[in-house]
Amino acid sequence: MRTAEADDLLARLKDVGLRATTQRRVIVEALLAQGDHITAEELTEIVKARYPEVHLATVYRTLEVLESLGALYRLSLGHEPTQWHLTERAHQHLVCDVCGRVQEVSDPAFARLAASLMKAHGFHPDLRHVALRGRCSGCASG
Amino acid sequence: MRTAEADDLLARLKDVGLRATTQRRVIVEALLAQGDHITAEELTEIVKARYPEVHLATVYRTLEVLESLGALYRLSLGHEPTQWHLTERAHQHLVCDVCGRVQEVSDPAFARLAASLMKAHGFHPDLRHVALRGRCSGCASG
DNA sequence: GTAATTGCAAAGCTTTTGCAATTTA
DNA sequence: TAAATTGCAAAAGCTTTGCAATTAC
Repeated sequence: MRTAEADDLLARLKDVGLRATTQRRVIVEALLAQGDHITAEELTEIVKARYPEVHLATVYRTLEVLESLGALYRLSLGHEPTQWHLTERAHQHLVCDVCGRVQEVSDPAFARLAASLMKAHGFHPDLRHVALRGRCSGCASG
Repeated sequence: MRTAEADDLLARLKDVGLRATTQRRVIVEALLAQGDHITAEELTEIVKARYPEVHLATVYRTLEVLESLGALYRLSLGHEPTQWHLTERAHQHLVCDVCGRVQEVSDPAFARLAASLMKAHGFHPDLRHVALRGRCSGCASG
């Protein structure tokens, strides 16, 4: 299950002085192989198939590290345990109605919105086409 | 701090066979008086100023009841305790790129998105003007 | 009067953390 | 070899729940 994506993520770990351990590789590969979202416990179960000694705490710590890298984000709605998602790289646009400034952002919040809409309404938004109107930081405070 | 909004919420409780207790009134009024979001613990502190004996567990139960009414929704990102928000009644539009159907929805997920964007980018989206493109439930499954 | 609700205390669950042993670079 | 990481166990923190007493309708 070794992939270029997994190698890339592990390389990014090394870039910031962290280490590419066997556990982290297995966890990363499981994350990439898995679909849309997963909990720490589910991920641990999957990882244990290949690396039985891995501990839930290690999974939590690895998820945290990957989050700090921006590779993952967490989503916890309601009562259930936190769901972890791979950060998508799609871009969205924030258009200021006052000054006209257009901000290009890539924010996990949009993926969260998409997930909610799919669940609640069965609607699959196309996040490549999102442009929100509003007021930018400068114009909102003035 | 009695307001028409508070009366309305308590009336909605009664409509479903629940009771309008003093505790619930005080909690609801504190929620409405307060700004954007609040945690159960913060809310309890505020409520205690008027009703010292109120218990955190009662606040949690009341929040849950109001959530079931759709008056509130919870947002828990990251490590902090859950933030509770009043559900906004703004409408958004979901436009199907395949069949052209337009769905009008009022979904707390949009308010969550707005909160995230404000925090991350200082951008204040105007949720009255949101229209998302994508595929509706029928066209997405086909 | 009956059913819902409350306060309290205790339990539940997810997530985090201290530490000694191990492993990576 | 020095610093990072792991497994384990224990703790932490938020939230929920059982129960007897109280309160709303």
